[in-house]
Amino acid sequence: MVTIYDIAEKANVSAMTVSKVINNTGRISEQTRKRVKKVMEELNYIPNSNARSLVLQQTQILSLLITDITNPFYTSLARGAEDSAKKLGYRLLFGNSDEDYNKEQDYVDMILSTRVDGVLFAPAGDHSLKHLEKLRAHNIPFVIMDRAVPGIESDIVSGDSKQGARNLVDYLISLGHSRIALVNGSLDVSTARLRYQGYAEALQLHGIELDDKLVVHKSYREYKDEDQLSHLLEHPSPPTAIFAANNFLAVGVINALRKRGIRVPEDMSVVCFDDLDLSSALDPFLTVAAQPAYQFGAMGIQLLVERIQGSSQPEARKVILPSELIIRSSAKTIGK
Amino acid sequence: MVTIYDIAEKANVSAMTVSKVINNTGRISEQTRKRVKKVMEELNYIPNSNARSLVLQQTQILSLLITDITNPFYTSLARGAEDSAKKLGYRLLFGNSDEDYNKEQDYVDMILSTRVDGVLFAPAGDHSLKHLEKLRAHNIPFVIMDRAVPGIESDIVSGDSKQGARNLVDYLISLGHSRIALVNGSLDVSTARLRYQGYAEALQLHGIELDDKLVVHKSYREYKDEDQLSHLLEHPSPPTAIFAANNFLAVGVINALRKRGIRVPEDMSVVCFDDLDLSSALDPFLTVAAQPAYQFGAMGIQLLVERIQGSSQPEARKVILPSELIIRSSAKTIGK
DNA sequence: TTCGTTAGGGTTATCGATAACCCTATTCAT
DNA sequence: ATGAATAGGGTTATCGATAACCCTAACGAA
Repeated sequence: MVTIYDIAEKANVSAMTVSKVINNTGRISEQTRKRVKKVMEELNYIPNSNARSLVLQQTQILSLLITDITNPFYTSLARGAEDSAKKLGYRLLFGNSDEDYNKEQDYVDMILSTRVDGVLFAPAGDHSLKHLEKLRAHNIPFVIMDRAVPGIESDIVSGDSKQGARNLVDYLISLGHSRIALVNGSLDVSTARLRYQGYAEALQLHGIELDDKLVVHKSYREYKDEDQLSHLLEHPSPPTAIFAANNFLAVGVINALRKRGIRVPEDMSVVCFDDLDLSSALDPFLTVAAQPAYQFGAMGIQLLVERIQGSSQPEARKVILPSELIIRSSAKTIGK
Repeated sequence: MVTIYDIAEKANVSAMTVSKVINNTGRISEQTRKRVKKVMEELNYIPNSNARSLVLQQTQILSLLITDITNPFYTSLARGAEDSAKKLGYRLLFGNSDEDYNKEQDYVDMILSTRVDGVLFAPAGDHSLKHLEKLRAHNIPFVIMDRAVPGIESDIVSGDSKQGARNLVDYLISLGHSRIALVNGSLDVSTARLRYQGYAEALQLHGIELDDKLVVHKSYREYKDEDQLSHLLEHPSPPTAIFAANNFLAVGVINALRKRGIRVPEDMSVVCFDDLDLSSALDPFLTVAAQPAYQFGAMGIQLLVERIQGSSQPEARKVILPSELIIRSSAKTIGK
């Protein structure tokens, strides 16, 4: 590999002069500057950012840790993050925790040893706390995405899960439904708790009693579990509508329903959080509370970089991006 | 940040001893080993991989460069790559070229300056040649994914575009279609050329003459362009079926058709390359030639690491993963 | 003429970790 | 008892780049 010393030798200057040319610092005559630059091109010089990071104590690398790259929500988020990072001159080191605390742990260690300048962190859930604390202990700035983690104060970009849930349930109620089931993510994820709250509030406000037997809290990814569904369907007074807490769960629920010969929306209305992108483009079927995922990522990186460069207030900033209720055809007026 | 010198001081040994403990090299008594490890934990030591990379001349980082992270094909590929990389002890630096040669260029420079150990490269197209040559000039091992680039010999993992295309068109012909349009990607992408060839061969083998007016070569991402479609539809003898060269194009085509009141599959059959994952799970509608995207990524990383570690043959290896024809309901017998 | 400035560039130490080699007590065999 | 071998660990140079400081010739002002 070509180093500044090779350049220096061939250009008949010292390595320091080369460094000064590269960084446009110090006093260098136009003549030597040109000579050095020419040699750099001739030798195809590429700076070694490891060496650079070592002395500068910064890497120009940010880490993006998400929980599921196959979920369109995180895909779009990643896209936003990447565009934004590139614009600001950072590279993105990418990790996928798979909603698994152990994997998340591994990535945090990787991140620390890489000495990234900051982390955009979508936590797997409440137990991510110790990972965030570890980052903080090592003074790595981070911004939390999507899910709040109790016990940690930090910049965060999230959606409005409670309001989004309320909108969806309100909508179902407006269609005449009162037996509304909730297929939720795990309760140690903040968004799941909030979606549950929104669900509960909407029911209460309309004087509908919450029936615990119509609520299942599981994982955002275990969308195949038909056992949970049986539970709901075998209820003496079964639901007429199901609120799935995310897109995966909705797809799982709908598939499971269809396997049983239950039609959506004729026999059962289904709504959910998060859109399906391509899927919805092809077949505008699911009624959803869509979140601006790309914005999440773009905004997250922006906050992060501001934090890194110290240009932001010391206090934690909370950005809440509203979701949009998109009414399509997976829910319909009851009985019709 | 804690360094091995801090550890050394507190444990009353030299830095070298600490390094030996970390790497399990040299001769260290069990006693000091334990003492050092204890201090490491107490101080929360995390090795600085920049420093490490500098002397070892390797980073344990691989780069994955894809062209479109919002496309489920690349999402799954990335997933496979990531799982595989993690298993083999590598981190993944992630880039999204957006099918844009300039962005790709930028990423190549980033990659070089990061001194990654290898690159998994999904080229934007034939003009990626110079980027690959640059990598080669700098001695960075790489494996090409999905699209071959004429002029460069390297390990490659790709699908069987020609055969997949033939299968799809054969299928359409078996349904009685003979006016079959092709909405293709750009011809400077190898897969687009091969899909075109497969299409042409299938027609020829069945004695159907190829009508150039039924073929459009554009971009794999410009799925909104309805102008191309008008062209096809205004043909004096319009097509009864459309073969879209990838999933995005298929979605675009179907939407455009629907806007014109043309029903799929009643009035027009549509098939395509690549599946839609979630979408297909929700609504098994599109008939596709599905590629094992996860395998692409996993296999790619495996070849790459073998190459890096020098455990593979010197000659370039070509892995071709077959696609699977999944018949659903977006195509039907003509006239019925 | 003489001294202070400044342009232009070089020296040296440093970032954190590791390779290659060196050093000194033991320990063991003879 | 004595030399060789070995266990256990330390020294020094190095990876590539940069910060902080130093040096010298040329020029201008007084």
